[in-house]
Amino acid sequence: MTKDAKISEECNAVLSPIGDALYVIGGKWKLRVIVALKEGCKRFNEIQRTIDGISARVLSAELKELELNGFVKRIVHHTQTPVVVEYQITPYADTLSEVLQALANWGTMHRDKLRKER
Amino acid sequence: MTKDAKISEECNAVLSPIGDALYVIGGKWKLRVIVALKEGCKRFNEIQRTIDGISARVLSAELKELELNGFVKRIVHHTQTPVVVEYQITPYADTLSEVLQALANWGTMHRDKLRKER
DNA sequence: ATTAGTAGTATACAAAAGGTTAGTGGTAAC
DNA sequence: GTTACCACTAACCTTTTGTATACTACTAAT
Repeated sequence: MTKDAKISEECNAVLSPIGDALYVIGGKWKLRVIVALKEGCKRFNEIQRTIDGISARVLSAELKELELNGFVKRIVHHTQTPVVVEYQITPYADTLSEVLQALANWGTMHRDKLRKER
Repeated sequence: MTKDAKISEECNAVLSPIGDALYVIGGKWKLRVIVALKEGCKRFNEIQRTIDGISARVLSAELKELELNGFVKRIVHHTQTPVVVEYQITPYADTLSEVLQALANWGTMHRDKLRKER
Protein backbone atom coordinates (compact mmCIF):
# COMPACT_ATOMS: atom_id res chain seq x y z
CA MET A 1 0.00 0.00 0.00
CA THR A 2 1.33 3.45 -0.88
CA LYS A 3 1.83 6.11 1.75
CA ASP A 4 -1.00 8.16 0.27
CA ALA A 5 -3.42 5.26 0.30
CA LYS A 6 -2.60 4.51 3.91
CA ILE A 7 -3.16 8.08 5.03
CA SER A 8 -6.35 8.20 3.03
CA GLU A 9 -7.66 5.03 4.64
CA GLU A 10 -6.96 6.15 8.21
CA CYS A 11 -8.40 9.54 7.41
CA ASN A 12 -11.65 8.21 6.13
CA ALA A 13 -12.19 6.17 9.26
CA VAL A 14 -12.49 9.53 11.04
CA LEU A 15 -13.73 11.67 8.18
CA SER A 16 -16.74 9.65 7.22
CA PRO A 17 -18.46 9.56 10.62
CA ILE A 18 -17.78 13.27 10.99
CA GLY A 19 -19.32 13.69 7.57
CA ASP A 20 -22.35 11.71 8.68
CA ALA A 21 -22.72 13.88 11.73
CA LEU A 22 -22.36 17.14 9.86
CA TYR A 23 -24.89 15.95 7.32
CA VAL A 24 -27.68 15.95 9.90
CA ILE A 25 -26.59 18.56 12.43
CA GLY A 26 -24.43 20.78 10.28
CA GLY A 27 -25.42 24.19 9.08
CA LYS A 28 -25.96 27.48 10.79
CA TRP A 29 -29.09 26.75 12.77
CA LYS A 30 -29.74 23.09 13.58
CA LEU A 31 -27.73 22.88 16.79
CA ARG A 32 -29.07 26.21 17.95
CA VAL A 33 -32.65 25.10 17.49
CA ILE A 34 -31.91 21.90 19.41
CA VAL A 35 -30.35 23.89 22.24
CA ALA A 36 -33.31 26.24 22.38
CA LEU A 37 -35.71 23.29 22.63
CA LYS A 38 -33.52 21.63 25.23
CA GLU A 39 -33.61 24.72 27.38
CA GLY A 40 -37.36 24.69 27.40
CA CYS A 41 -38.62 26.54 24.37
CA LYS A 42 -41.70 24.90 22.96
CA ARG A 43 -43.62 27.31 20.78
CA PHE A 44 -42.71 28.56 17.34
CA ASN A 45 -42.50 32.24 18.13
CA GLU A 46 -40.78 31.53 21.42
CA ILE A 47 -38.00 29.73 19.57
CA GLN A 48 -37.73 32.49 17.03
CA ARG A 49 -37.38 35.11 19.71
CA THR A 50 -34.71 33.09 21.49
CA ILE A 51 -32.50 32.43 18.50
CA ASP A 52 -31.14 35.74 17.44
CA GLY A 53 -31.45 36.41 13.74
CA ILE A 54 -33.47 33.43 12.54
CA SER A 55 -36.39 34.17 10.24
CA ALA A 56 -39.74 32.38 10.34
CA ARG A 57 -39.14 30.84 6.95
CA VAL A 58 -35.80 29.34 7.95
CA LEU A 59 -36.98 28.24 11.38
CA SER A 60 -39.94 26.50 9.77
CA ALA A 61 -37.62 24.64 7.38
CA GLU A 62 -35.18 23.69 10.14
CA LEU A 63 -37.93 22.33 12.36
CA LYS A 64 -39.20 20.19 9.52
CA GLU A 65 -35.77 18.69 8.90
CA LEU A 66 -35.18 18.11 12.58
CA GLU A 67 -38.52 16.34 12.80
CA LEU A 68 -37.59 14.18 9.83
CA ASN A 69 -34.36 13.17 11.53
CA GLY A 70 -36.09 12.32 14.78
CA PHE A 71 -34.80 15.12 16.97
CA VAL A 72 -38.09 16.92 17.37
CA LYS A 73 -41.72 16.01 17.70
CA ARG A 74 -44.44 18.37 16.52
CA ILE A 75 -47.63 18.25 18.52
CA VAL A 76 -50.78 20.06 17.49
CA HIS A 77 -53.35 20.83 20.18
CA HIS A 78 -56.78 21.11 18.62
CA THR A 79 -58.33 21.73 22.01
CA GLN A 80 -58.90 25.36 21.20
CA THR A 81 -58.89 27.75 18.37
CA PRO A 82 -56.48 29.10 17.18
CA VAL A 83 -54.45 25.92 17.06
CA VAL A 84 -51.62 25.62 19.50
CA VAL A 85 -48.48 23.90 18.25
CA GLU A 86 -45.85 22.53 20.55
CA TYR A 87 -42.38 21.30 19.66
CA GLN A 88 -40.73 18.71 21.88
CA ILE A 89 -37.20 17.38 21.75
CA THR A 90 -37.06 13.63 21.60
CA PRO A 91 -34.77 11.43 23.72
CA TYR A 92 -32.68 10.94 20.60
CA ALA A 93 -31.69 14.57 20.70
CA ASP A 94 -30.13 13.88 24.10
CA THR A 95 -27.53 11.70 22.43
CA LEU A 96 -26.06 14.94 21.17
CA SER A 97 -25.25 16.24 24.62
CA GLU A 98 -21.57 15.31 24.44
CA VAL A 99 -21.21 17.06 21.11
CA LEU A 100 -22.96 20.14 22.41
CA GLN A 101 -20.90 20.17 25.59
CA ALA A 102 -17.64 19.82 23.69
CA LEU A 103 -18.64 22.61 21.30
CA ALA A 104 -19.76 24.93 24.09
CA ASN A 105 -16.55 24.33 26.04
CA TRP A 106 -14.39 24.94 23.05
CA GLY A 107 -16.33 28.06 22.10
CA THR A 108 -15.87 29.50 25.57
CA MET A 109 -12.16 28.73 25.53
CA HIS A 110 -11.76 30.21 22.07
CA ARG A 111 -13.51 33.44 22.96
CA ASP A 112 -11.29 33.82 26.02
CA LYS A 113 -8.24 33.32 23.85
CA LEU A 114 -9.38 35.98 21.39
CA ARG A 115 -10.09 38.42 24.22
CA LYS A 116 -6.60 38.02 25.64
CA GLU A 117 -4.94 38.45 22.27
CA ARG A 118 -6.49 41.85 21.63
CA MET B 1 -38.28 38.55 35.02
CA THR B 2 -40.74 36.95 32.61
CA LYS B 3 -40.62 33.25 31.80
CA ASP B 4 -39.53 34.01 28.25
CA ALA B 5 -36.72 36.27 29.37
CA LYS B 6 -35.45 33.64 31.76
CA ILE B 7 -35.43 30.92 29.13
CA SER B 8 -33.78 33.28 26.73
CA GLU B 9 -31.03 34.12 29.21
CA GLU B 10 -30.22 30.52 30.04
CA CYS B 11 -30.30 29.66 26.38
CA ASN B 12 -27.84 32.30 25.40
CA ALA B 13 -25.35 31.09 27.95
CA VAL B 14 -25.12 27.93 25.86
CA LEU B 15 -26.03 29.35 22.47
CA SER B 16 -23.43 32.06 22.27
CA PRO B 17 -20.34 29.87 22.84
CA ILE B 18 -21.72 27.36 20.37
CA GLY B 19 -22.20 30.22 17.95
CA ASP B 20 -18.59 31.30 18.51
CA ALA B 21 -17.40 27.77 17.82
CA LEU B 22 -19.48 27.36 14.68
CA TYR B 23 -18.26 30.70 13.43
CA VAL B 24 -14.68 29.42 13.09
CA ILE B 25 -15.10 25.70 12.55
CA GLY B 26 -18.56 25.60 11.02
CA GLY B 27 -19.24 24.92 7.39
CA LYS B 28 -18.91 21.91 5.20
CA TRP B 29 -15.13 21.58 5.06
CA LYS B 30 -13.19 23.14 7.96
CA LEU B 31 -13.28 20.17 10.32
CA ARG B 32 -12.53 17.75 7.50
CA VAL B 33 -9.45 19.71 6.49
CA ILE B 34 -8.26 19.76 10.09
CA VAL B 35 -8.76 16.00 10.36
CA ALA B 36 -6.86 15.40 7.14
CA LEU B 37 -3.95 17.47 8.40
CA LYS B 38 -4.06 15.74 11.76
CA GLU B 39 -3.81 12.36 10.11
CA GLY B 40 -0.66 13.36 8.31
CA CYS B 41 -1.60 15.09 5.09
CA LYS B 42 0.76 17.91 4.35
CA ARG B 43 0.63 18.82 0.69
CA PHE B 44 -2.12 20.63 -1.17
CA ASN B 45 -2.96 17.94 -3.68
CA GLU B 46 -2.61 15.25 -1.05
CA ILE B 47 -5.27 16.96 1.05
CA GLN B 48 -7.51 17.40 -1.94
CA ARG B 49 -7.25 13.72 -2.84
CA THR B 50 -8.04 12.70 0.71
CA ILE B 51 -11.12 14.83 1.18
CA ASP B 52 -13.69 13.48 -1.19
CA GLY B 53 -15.41 16.12 -3.24
CA ILE B 54 -13.49 19.25 -2.31
CA SER B 55 -12.38 21.49 -5.18
CA ALA B 56 -9.04 23.26 -5.36
CA ARG B 57 -10.74 26.61 -5.19
CA VAL B 58 -12.58 25.77 -1.99
CA LEU B 59 -9.64 23.99 -0.39
CA SER B 60 -7.47 27.00 -1.05
CA ALA B 61 -9.99 29.30 0.60
CA GLU B 62 -10.46 26.99 3.59
CA LEU B 63 -6.71 26.71 4.16
CA LYS B 64 -6.39 30.48 4.15
CA GLU B 65 -9.14 30.86 6.72
CA LEU B 66 -7.72 28.11 8.88
CA GLU B 67 -4.32 29.80 8.74
CA LEU B 68 -5.92 33.10 9.74
CA ASN B 69 -7.53 31.46 12.74
CA GLY B 70 -4.30 29.82 13.84
CA PHE B 71 -5.12 26.20 13.11
CA VAL B 72 -2.69 25.77 10.25
CA LYS B 73 0.77 27.00 9.32
CA ARG B 74 1.79 27.36 5.70
CA ILE B 75 5.45 26.68 5.00
CA VAL B 76 7.05 27.34 1.65
CA HIS B 77 10.26 25.50 0.82
CA HIS B 78 12.25 27.51 -1.70
CA THR B 79 15.03 24.92 -1.71
CA GLN B 80 14.02 23.73 -5.14
CA THR B 81 11.89 24.67 -8.06
CA PRO B 82 9.01 24.15 -8.41
CA VAL B 83 8.22 25.44 -4.93
CA VAL B 84 7.12 22.91 -2.37
CA VAL B 85 4.41 24.02 0.04
CA GLU B 86 3.70 22.26 3.28
CA TYR B 87 0.76 22.72 5.61
CA GLN B 88 1.16 21.94 9.29
CA ILE B 89 -1.47 21.82 11.98
CA THR B 90 -0.63 23.97 14.97
CA PRO B 91 -0.94 22.90 18.61
CA TYR B 92 -4.04 25.07 18.79
CA ALA B 93 -5.82 22.70 16.45
CA ASP B 94 -5.31 19.99 19.06
CA THR B 95 -7.68 21.83 21.39
CA LEU B 96 -10.41 20.63 19.03
CA SER B 97 -9.76 16.96 19.75
CA GLU B 98 -12.70 16.65 22.16
CA VAL B 99 -15.06 18.19 19.66
CA LEU B 100 -13.81 15.93 16.89
CA GLN B 101 -14.01 12.87 19.09
CA ALA B 102 -17.56 13.67 20.16
CA LEU B 103 -18.64 14.27 16.58
CA ALA B 104 -16.99 11.10 15.28
CA ASN B 105 -18.58 9.03 18.05
CA TRP B 106 -21.98 10.48 17.44
CA GLY B 107 -21.66 10.03 13.68
CA THR B 108 -20.78 6.37 14.11
CA MET B 109 -23.69 5.82 16.44
CA HIS B 110 -26.09 7.64 14.15
CA ARG B 111 -25.05 5.62 11.10
CA ASP B 112 -25.56 2.38 13.04
CA LYS B 113 -29.02 3.54 14.03
CA LEU B 114 -29.97 4.33 10.45
CA ARG B 115 -28.66 0.94 9.25
CA LYS B 116 -30.78 -0.89 11.79
CA GLU B 117 -33.90 1.08 10.93
CA ARG B 118 -33.80 0.16 7.26
C1' DA C 1 -61.66 49.85 16.75
C1' DT C 2 -56.89 49.15 16.71
C1' DT C 3 -53.10 46.60 18.01
C1' DA C 4 -50.57 42.54 19.00
C1' DG C 5 -49.98 37.70 19.22
C1' DT C 6 -50.53 32.80 17.25
C1' DA C 7 -48.09 29.51 13.54
C1' DG C 8 -46.89 29.58 9.94
C1' DT C 9 -46.83 30.01 4.03
C1' DA C 10 -45.97 32.53 -0.51
C1' DT C 11 -43.34 35.30 -3.15
C1' DA C 12 -39.44 37.68 -4.61
C1' DC C 13 -35.01 38.83 -4.11
C1' DA C 14 -29.98 39.05 -2.35
C1' DA C 15 -25.95 37.02 -0.58
C1' DA C 16 -22.96 33.30 0.40
C1' DA C 17 -21.05 29.00 -0.65
C1' DG C 18 -19.55 25.86 -3.73
C1' DG C 19 -18.60 23.65 -8.44
C1' DT C 20 -16.47 23.70 -13.24
C1' DT C 21 -13.27 24.74 -16.42
C1' DA C 22 -9.21 26.47 -17.90
C1' DG C 23 -4.69 28.03 -17.27
C1' DT C 24 0.16 29.31 -15.08
C1' DG C 25 5.33 27.75 -15.32
C1' DG C 26 8.23 24.67 -14.15
C1' DT C 27 9.90 19.63 -13.65
C1' DA C 28 10.06 14.68 -14.22
C1' DA C 29 8.60 10.37 -16.04
C1' DC C 30 7.06 7.42 -20.33
C1' DG D 1 7.36 14.95 -27.31
C1' DT D 2 3.48 14.23 -24.87
C1' DT D 3 1.67 13.56 -20.67
C1' DA D 4 1.18 14.23 -15.81
C1' DC D 5 2.27 16.44 -11.40
C1' DC D 6 2.63 20.65 -8.42
C1' DA D 7 0.18 24.57 -6.08
C1' DC D 8 -2.63 27.12 -6.91
C1' DT D 9 -5.84 31.35 -9.22
C1' DA D 10 -9.48 33.62 -12.30
C1' DA D 11 -13.70 33.68 -14.38
C1' DC D 12 -18.01 32.08 -14.54
C1' DC D 13 -22.11 29.54 -13.18
C1' DT D 14 -25.32 27.01 -10.07
C1' DT D 15 -27.06 25.83 -5.67
C1' DT D 16 -27.96 26.74 -1.14
C1' DT D 17 -29.15 29.71 2.31
C1' DG D 18 -31.20 33.59 4.12
C1' DT D 19 -34.03 38.09 4.20
C1' DA D 20 -38.04 40.99 3.71
C1' DT D 21 -42.61 41.65 3.08
C1' DA D 22 -47.10 40.45 2.91
C1' DC D 23 -50.75 37.41 4.01
C1' DT D 24 -53.99 33.87 6.47
C1' DA D 25 -57.67 33.42 10.14
C1' DC D 26 -58.63 33.65 14.67
C1' DT D 27 -58.13 35.57 19.71
C1' DA D 28 -57.29 38.71 23.41
C1' DA D 29 -56.13 42.93 25.27
C1' DT D 30 -56.29 48.13 25.16
